[in-house]
Amino acid sequence: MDPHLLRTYVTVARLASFSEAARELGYTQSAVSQHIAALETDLGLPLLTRRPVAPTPAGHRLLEHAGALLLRLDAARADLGRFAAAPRTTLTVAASPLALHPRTLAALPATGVTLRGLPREQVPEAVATGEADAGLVDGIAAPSDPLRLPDVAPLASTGVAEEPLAVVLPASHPLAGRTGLRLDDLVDARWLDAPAAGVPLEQLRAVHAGPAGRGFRTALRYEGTDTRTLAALSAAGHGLALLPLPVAAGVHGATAVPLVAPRLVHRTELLLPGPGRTEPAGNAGPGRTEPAGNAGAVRTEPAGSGEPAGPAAEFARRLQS
Amino acid sequence: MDPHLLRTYVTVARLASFSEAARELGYTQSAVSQHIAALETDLGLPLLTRRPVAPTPAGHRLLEHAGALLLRLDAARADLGRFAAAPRTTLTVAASPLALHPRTLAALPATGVTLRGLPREQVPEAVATGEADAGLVDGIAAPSDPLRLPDVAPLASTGVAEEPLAVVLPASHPLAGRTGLRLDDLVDARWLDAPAAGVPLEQLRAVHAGPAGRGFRTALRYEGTDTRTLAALSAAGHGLALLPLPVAAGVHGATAVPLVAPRLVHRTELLLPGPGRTEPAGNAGPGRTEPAGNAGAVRTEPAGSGEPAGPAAEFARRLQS
DNA sequence: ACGACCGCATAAGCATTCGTGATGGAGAGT
DNA sequence: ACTCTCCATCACGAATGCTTATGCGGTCGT
Repeated sequence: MDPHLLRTYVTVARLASFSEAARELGYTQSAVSQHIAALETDLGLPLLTRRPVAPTPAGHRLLEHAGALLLRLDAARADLGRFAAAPRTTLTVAASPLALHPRTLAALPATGVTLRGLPREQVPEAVATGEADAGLVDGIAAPSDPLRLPDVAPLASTGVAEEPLAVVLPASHPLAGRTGLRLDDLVDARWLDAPAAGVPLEQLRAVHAGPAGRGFRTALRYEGTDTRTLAALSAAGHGLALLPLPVAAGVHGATAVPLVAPRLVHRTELLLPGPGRTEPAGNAGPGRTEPAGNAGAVRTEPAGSGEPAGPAAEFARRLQS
Repeated sequence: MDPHLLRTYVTVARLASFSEAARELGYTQSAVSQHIAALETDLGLPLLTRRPVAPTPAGHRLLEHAGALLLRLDAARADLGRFAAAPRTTLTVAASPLALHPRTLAALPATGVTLRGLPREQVPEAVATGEADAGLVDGIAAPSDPLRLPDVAPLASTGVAEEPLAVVLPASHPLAGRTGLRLDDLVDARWLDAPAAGVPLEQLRAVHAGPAGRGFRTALRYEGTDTRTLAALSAAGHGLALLPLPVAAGVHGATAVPLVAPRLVHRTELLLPGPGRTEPAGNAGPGRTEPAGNAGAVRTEPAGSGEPAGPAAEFARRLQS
């Protein structure tokens, strides 16, 4: 189970071709064939069907493991690299679409910033592998509850903001007049599935373990990241959408009704490479200012140096003040 | 970053000796020395101080990564091994101390069972690496909220039971007469730190992001797993303890007062090797019986075969019925 | 203070592994 | 039926990895 072998395996599986994979990896086709054979004899299982080249059931499982494994490996490399490398002068921030609200934008340095919009799941990866110096992720959680993030590597996470959630409805919708909505009332409704632009329905399903079986049927799937499009879709009756209240309130042609039960919030967290999941330096309440004085609970530094340095640390500090 | 090199690195770090590590690994001292040198030149960093042999700061970080990596590697091996191996006939269950209540015990098959008590963190590892066929973990969570478990490997988790929490107090304690306690009232109290026997205080601190700073000071640390000892300590005034209500109510010489705020429960989950975090087949309410019919939301099988087989699957089925 | 010892680093030699190039065989398309 | 594509296999050269042997720095004992 050499990482090398795993790397070629995932490549072969992705390209569904030995020779293509060989080209991409800079090997000969023969080497690739031997790699796969080595893996298969090592595990005692066929991993790929040839002609066509496709993973067997066992191969699929190996793909999951291999992906995570290689990711962690890259993360370790990047993490250790930070010890040797000169402190960065530019700042690359990876952010999921809804993690970019005024507060986070205001904390960005004026120059030398690269902002990279990524799907939600890829933000932790980007920070872990060093593609980004910091990350901003959003998601649903109970108030002052940290987000459930895949732990690809030890990352320090800090709560940045929490906002109420709101359901976006067509103005003509029977429930549009309400001042607050319960999720229970909406289980049977049609929802827009917009994993990138909106709030992920899977998270809703997970948090709201509905009575016996899954609700939240999806009507239309939108794969873009534009909130206005999402609102337009919702206004046109293609389904409901769930957005942070400040965002939902700003859309035209649709009504935003706050979600009052269950008590869930839209939460944004800052991710920094570093050891251990650090708890926020206080609750990240809606619009609440942190108690001054002890804002420095996030450990970002290679253990020993006193003050965190570099643009990423600076960004973190400004976000928390 | 060959896993081989990592393996020798962690061994050297653990034993604080090149030659000892060489002996344990079946290598010569020279080979070990070369392994470490290879790692250090590869990463461009010193990882160990010699004389005495101890990890550098960077080395410590590598240890964290390496541990997780090797664990995942073993987990992948074990997981893939399940495809080839003959279905098991015996059942090994890893369980944290408080995960063993009557309901789980009743679901165990009559014969061929090995029950292995482990500290909380090690249960997922044991299931992932195949040391155990199934796992039972407990912890604190919001009602019907899945536990936050380290994802060493894709494990399917199912809620098994949830019980209210109770604070164990000496009978003479001023608050002993109450019918319910709020956690806020107890932040400044002295607590027993009993990570194995009781409910872990770290989880409490994490869940209850207290106002500005950490409460829950620990008075005495108990490293055993016996609940009666814990109760005796609490009764003797060494500190408060938090236990599941059914357990807390059974102790002698102390009083158990239910925790009413925040709304937290003691939750037990079943862990099975398998893909993806599967949500429970319904809420695991206190004493609540599952709605019959669709109890099979846990996928445990190598994708394709119809019904899960083997003692572990049988155990899972009996737990959910 | 000196010497023996312990423990890690380095050097040279040898076996194994790994990747390349060439060749063989099985399907799919024309 | 032929050819083309694609993967498997074989044989060889290069490189890697482990071992034995030796060197060096520090520690402990007398």
